[in-house]
Amino acid sequence: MSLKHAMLVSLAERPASGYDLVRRFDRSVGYFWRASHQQIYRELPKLEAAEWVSAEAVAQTGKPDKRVYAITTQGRDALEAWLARPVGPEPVRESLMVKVRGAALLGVDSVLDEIRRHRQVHADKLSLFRQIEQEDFAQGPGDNRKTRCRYLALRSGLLYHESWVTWCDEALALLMEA
Amino acid sequence: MSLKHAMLVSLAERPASGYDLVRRFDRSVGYFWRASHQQIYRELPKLEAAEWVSAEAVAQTGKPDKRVYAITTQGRDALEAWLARPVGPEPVRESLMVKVRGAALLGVDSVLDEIRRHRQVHADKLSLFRQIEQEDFAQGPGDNRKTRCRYLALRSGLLYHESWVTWCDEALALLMEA
DNA sequence: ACGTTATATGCACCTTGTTGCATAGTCAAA
DNA sequence: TTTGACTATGCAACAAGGTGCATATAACGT
Repeated sequence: MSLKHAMLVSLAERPASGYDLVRRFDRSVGYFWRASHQQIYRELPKLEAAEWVSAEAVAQTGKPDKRVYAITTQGRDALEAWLARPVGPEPVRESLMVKVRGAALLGVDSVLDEIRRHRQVHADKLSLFRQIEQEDFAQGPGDNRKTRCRYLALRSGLLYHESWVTWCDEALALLMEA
Repeated sequence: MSLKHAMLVSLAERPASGYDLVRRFDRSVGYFWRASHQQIYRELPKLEAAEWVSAEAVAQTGKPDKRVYAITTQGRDALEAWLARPVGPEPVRESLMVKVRGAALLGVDSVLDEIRRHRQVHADKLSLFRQIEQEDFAQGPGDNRKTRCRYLALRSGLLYHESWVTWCDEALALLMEA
């Protein structure tokens, strides 16, 4: 459901080719919605068929031609309707916790490395987000809607990865002690 | 990938019918892996075909008959292999953040209710988890592997929902101020 | 001339998850 | 006596996501 709308949001910010979208989903948008290039290219014709976006072929010199997509009025309406439509939190699915529960039965050793790996990934994200915070929000959340929303998205990432790093540290301390 | 293994973990704790598993996934296991009864009943024959579990028909008085599944030695091996196999963190997919990003463009009003709803859900989970903490871990994490692993799973839920409640409060404060 | 990187776009197949529907027995309450 | 709740098990259709593979242009270095 949300991939279409995540793409709409990105295209509402500004038009983009499929390739541009892929790169946005590897960076900014990707901080809260992951998508592969295969997924994105597959959704684009559907968005076009629904007339939520319009496409225009653009010839380039020195690069292959591309198709640039822009959100339509209908797309903007669909997006606004979706914003108002209640959707619960994403269902929880944490394979690491399944492993911890398995470790309770079968032994802890193999899971320790896994926890260390996870800690690394989350700590990396965290320092990236902290850096963005320094660069873009040294003066706090700002005073207009747009920057505040950006700030809140960043805060969410910070809180998320912080709590994971905290958990990993607690887990390693507690499981290695024994 | 993980549904099979989550079911294996649950069956390794003790044998269960499909119905039992469904209830576990609505309670304990479900705190970190969601699955519908349709999914579970669909996986069971696959687990059986892989000989990771064995099934036994059990007649009951006063209730319909049931099939009770138990993990096999091969199942236990497969579970152990999976525990050691590195798997990255789950890809991030937060539709609420997509909405916040949309709200930056189209207006904040419809998203406020959504944030309140999310806060409610997370706060409810949080108080449930705190209650479990009071009941089962008033004396801390305990001193054996099994209780510590249970404790860590609980801690993960606590940290997760705490950070969401924190975020929702920040977001509501910041978006209503304007 | 030859491989590498970046740009740009996709298809096919498979697994996983969701939605809606279906069946059937038992028990207790209305 | 019917209605609803609980136990118990599934199927079909579809949507979403993952994996692997494929293609083409053009710049840049070696």
